[in-house]
Amino acid sequence: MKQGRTAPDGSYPTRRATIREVAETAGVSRSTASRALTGNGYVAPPVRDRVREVARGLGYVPDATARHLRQQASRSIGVLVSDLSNPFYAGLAAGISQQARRRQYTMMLADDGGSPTVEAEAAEAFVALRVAGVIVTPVSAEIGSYLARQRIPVVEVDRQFSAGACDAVVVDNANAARTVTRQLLDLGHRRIALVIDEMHWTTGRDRLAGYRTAFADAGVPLDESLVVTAGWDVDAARIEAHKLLSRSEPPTAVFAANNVLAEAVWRAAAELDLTIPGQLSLVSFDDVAWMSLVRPGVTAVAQDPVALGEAAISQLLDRIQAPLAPVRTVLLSATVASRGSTAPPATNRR
Amino acid sequence: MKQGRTAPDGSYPTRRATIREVAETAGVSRSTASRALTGNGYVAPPVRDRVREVARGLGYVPDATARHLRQQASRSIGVLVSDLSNPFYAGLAAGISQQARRRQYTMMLADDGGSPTVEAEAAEAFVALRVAGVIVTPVSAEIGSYLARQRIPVVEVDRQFSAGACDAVVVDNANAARTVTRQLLDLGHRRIALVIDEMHWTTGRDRLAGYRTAFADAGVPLDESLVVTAGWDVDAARIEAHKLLSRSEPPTAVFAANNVLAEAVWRAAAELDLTIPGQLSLVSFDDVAWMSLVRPGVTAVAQDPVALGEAAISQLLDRIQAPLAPVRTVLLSATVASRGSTAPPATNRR
DNA sequence: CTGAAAGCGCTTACAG
DNA sequence: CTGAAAGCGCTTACAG
Repeated sequence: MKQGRTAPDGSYPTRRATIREVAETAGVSRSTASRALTGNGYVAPPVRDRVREVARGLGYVPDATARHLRQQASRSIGVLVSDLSNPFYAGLAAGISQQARRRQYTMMLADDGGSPTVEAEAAEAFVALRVAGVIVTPVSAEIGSYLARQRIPVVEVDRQFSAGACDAVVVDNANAARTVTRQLLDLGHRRIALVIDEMHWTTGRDRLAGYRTAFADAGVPLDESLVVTAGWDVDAARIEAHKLLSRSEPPTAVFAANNVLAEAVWRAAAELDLTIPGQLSLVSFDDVAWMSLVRPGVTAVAQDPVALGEAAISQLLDRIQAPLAPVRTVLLSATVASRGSTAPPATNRR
Repeated sequence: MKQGRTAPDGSYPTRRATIREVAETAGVSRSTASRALTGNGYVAPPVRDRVREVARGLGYVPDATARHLRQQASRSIGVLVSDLSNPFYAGLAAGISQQARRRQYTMMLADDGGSPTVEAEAAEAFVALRVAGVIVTPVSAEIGSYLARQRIPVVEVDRQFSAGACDAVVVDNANAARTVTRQLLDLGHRRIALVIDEMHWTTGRDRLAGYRTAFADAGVPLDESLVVTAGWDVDAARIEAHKLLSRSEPPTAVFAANNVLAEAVWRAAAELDLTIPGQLSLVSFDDVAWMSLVRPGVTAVAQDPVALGEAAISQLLDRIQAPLAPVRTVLLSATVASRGSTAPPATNRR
């Protein structure tokens, strides 16, 4: 933070200093001032020091937009997530933000609330701002191809809509889902419900696939009625979960495909006075703070959104460096945080 | 999202279209193209339509940085918060982001992790980008004066460091703290600890003041050893809380000054097998998701960070419109979400 | 070692 | 009704 000018009467200057003002005050040309300030090109050391001194005295901060316009290269990246209020996306943004700062990039952030229309608008805003690249948790396939067409590097994170066409950083959803489902099967559960939001995106598709694979591996037939689509919203999902748990033949365990759905199931179980894990076992995909605060703790696939964000920005900056390098999909494995929310099914207990 | 050009071989153009290209393709001057596209100034309707058609066909997206450079006005705002991983700040960012989009502003977001150095760097980055204004949860008094000196409108949110010198949107911390403390006193508690992170910022200062006022109002003497400074980090705070609750003369109730501290106290109580509210009553300042998920739910002052963010951006845009209007501090009141974590102290029970 | 000139992509008085 | 010119704040070959 540089010192600004203060007039003798204590008032502030009306306009921000420009390089022209710095140059005039230092008695050099704008070219020389620019070279002195950026460090590009030669300037006699005493002149350089004088120019820098003057700039500091004037509180001069170079106009990054003008610089970028001239250089045709920006130091901003665009980040587009689905819901900042969800700790998963917030963590992702936190990881990206931290790395961006470390690498001297600035972050434009937008939240599309899951809407493809808003996503498209945000993408256009990023193009207008000529960001160096975009990181997105996509809600449509269009955003990837649109940005590619506009020659803006993109990395899809969490979900992948343009596999092979653009870089991506995703979690190994299938394996993680399979692992936790198997743990439930191993405990003796047979009626394991999958509560999910949608099954077309890679996250939903792969979590569903992992769940199915675990059943297949164990040679256990799967009751398709136990795969329930519960929507996006906690309240709507809570109602669906309530119905599910009130069935005449209810599941003995639930695998919630994300943290919002896990919350919905948790609330529905409380409404029905179902004890966990006594009457119901619960596992979640995506480990968020409350899961280790409640009793019993909720066993969950821990994705580390911060690491996901960091990997995404690394990937993006690599892509900016090497636009023609082969497209890459980075697969991050996830761990399972085992807590107290699972136990053998009640019917198996003596 | 506009259609881009696709060459006959399916490849994309190498460079992004500029207004010059649009103008040439449409057979008009750049001035006319600009007028047609922006809607400023007159253009014969058929010409206007043709230009717009051409622009769409070329996938033309005007360069916002060039436009802003020319107009000396930007449509971006800078937002600087302390910790995106904390749901309070994430909610704040979500509220701001949503309103920004609605008003056709774009948001630059940075996270200073509570460091004044990082805060200063971020402020300078915002100045470099010539944002139209900044919203900040300040960690020092310098950021407000620095940005003011740079002629950039600022609104402080949540905390206030430059009262009177710049706009602010804050919660009525003193009243809310007083209310919850009084509730505890009314239940019969006398040994009510305040677990707090710091007491110099307005948030800490006013929450402490409200707590003291409630004691004074009730004519109950305050044991100063019950005001404990527990630091920023959940783990460090958990250790402090553990010590507090293990004292020979422990408190019968704890007022945690924010959500992180409430989490620390909650964990410490669990470690010590203290039942809530049987052996310990707990109230929190700042209501976050887990507090309604645990059993019993945690009684908390609910701040509505999204509303706080929305108020902040309103205030900022007003300020941008009227730079010389009197400085304003908006005080938002908070409600108390009463849940099951409080009860009369054990010693009062029969 | 330094400065004049050109130009990044826009918009906007101004002249006709 | 439209276009030529200037200029926003920078940087960078290039000439000297």
